[in-house]
Amino acid sequence: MSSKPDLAINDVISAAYRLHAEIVGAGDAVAGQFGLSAARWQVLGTIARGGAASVPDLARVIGNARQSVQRLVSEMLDEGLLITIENPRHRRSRLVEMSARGRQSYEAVMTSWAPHAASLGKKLPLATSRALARDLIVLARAFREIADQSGRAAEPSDGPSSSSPQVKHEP
Amino acid sequence: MSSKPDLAINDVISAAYRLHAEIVGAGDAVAGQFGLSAARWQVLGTIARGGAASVPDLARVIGNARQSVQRLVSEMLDEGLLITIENPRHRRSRLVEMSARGRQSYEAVMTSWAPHAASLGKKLPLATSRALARDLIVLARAFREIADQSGRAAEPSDGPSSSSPQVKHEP
DNA sequence: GTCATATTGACAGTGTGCTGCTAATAGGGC
DNA sequence: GCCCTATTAGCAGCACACTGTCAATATGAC
Repeated sequence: MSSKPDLAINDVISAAYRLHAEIVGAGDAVAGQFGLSAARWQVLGTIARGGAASVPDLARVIGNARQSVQRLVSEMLDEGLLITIENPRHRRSRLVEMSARGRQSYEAVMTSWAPHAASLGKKLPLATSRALARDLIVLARAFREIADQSGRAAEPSDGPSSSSPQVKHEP
Repeated sequence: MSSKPDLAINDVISAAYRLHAEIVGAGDAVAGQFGLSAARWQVLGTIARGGAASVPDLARVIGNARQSVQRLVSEMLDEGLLITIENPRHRRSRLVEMSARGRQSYEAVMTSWAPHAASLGKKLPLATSRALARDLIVLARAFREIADQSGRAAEPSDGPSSSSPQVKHEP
């Protein structure tokens, strides 16, 4: 039983790479019809589910580095997909909200996405989806442990740190 | 009808994003100790398993665009991790092989990786790994169908052949 | 109130992957 | 031998996400 588990892990890694690529590809294809990308769709979706939020908040929910999201948001502000509003809790860190155009684009994408989501739901039994999501999270944690053990100096001064900014798409 | 399956799909997508990020993070952490990155480790591993191969062959096996792999290979050639050898079947398309230094780095990474792989194997029962890999592939195919249905031109003149990501960013 | 610490905005740089294009080569049909 | 198509190398440009850094602002301990 020495090498078999290793090979199985290899297959899982390979499959995870593929799946990620296909998800992004599908996201870009669907959102691209309306001038968005998968990443921008994700930003709009996070705001749609959780309401106006600061850039660092968005980054924490999405699970990316603050700077990555900030760049996306800056471009989307320039392009009129987003607007900022006053943040009562922080003078400098304004809240990001969808503009009318942003909301319009987002709703168009979601309308186009709906039948695909339904199709996916049919292909994957609910129990399987749940088990899958759970297993993927367990695996992700295991890989994070590996990263932490292997030459990750200390905590990065910025960004999502090891106590995991648990991503939870709002119910 | 319920919106539950949609949410479950959302969770799976979110988990897949997370897993991919952690896999790359762990790969970079492990390979980084020896001056490699996850992507370069993958190139070396593909050569280690399949022998010398042309850049397009590597791209097909890895599942990325030819140009992505070509740039990685070009840089790795410059850095002395790879060498090229004559291709008896194609005058221009030389085969890529590991240099002595590349092989040394690769083996160092694999040695460092082994205990982590064993640990992952213990955490994940073999049957679970297999089922997981299978489910991920099924899901990846489903997402590919979505991308194919949503605004896609026919076959691109270039790119990974049989089962690969195509189409991003439509202007 | 004052100060140390954490958070945030902003900018620069890097790595990976994608698309699009042109020119050179291989291979098969005639 | 000659042409047509597919494959290939090589280059340029874009999207996305990462790290690093600095100054400005909040926050909490005292």
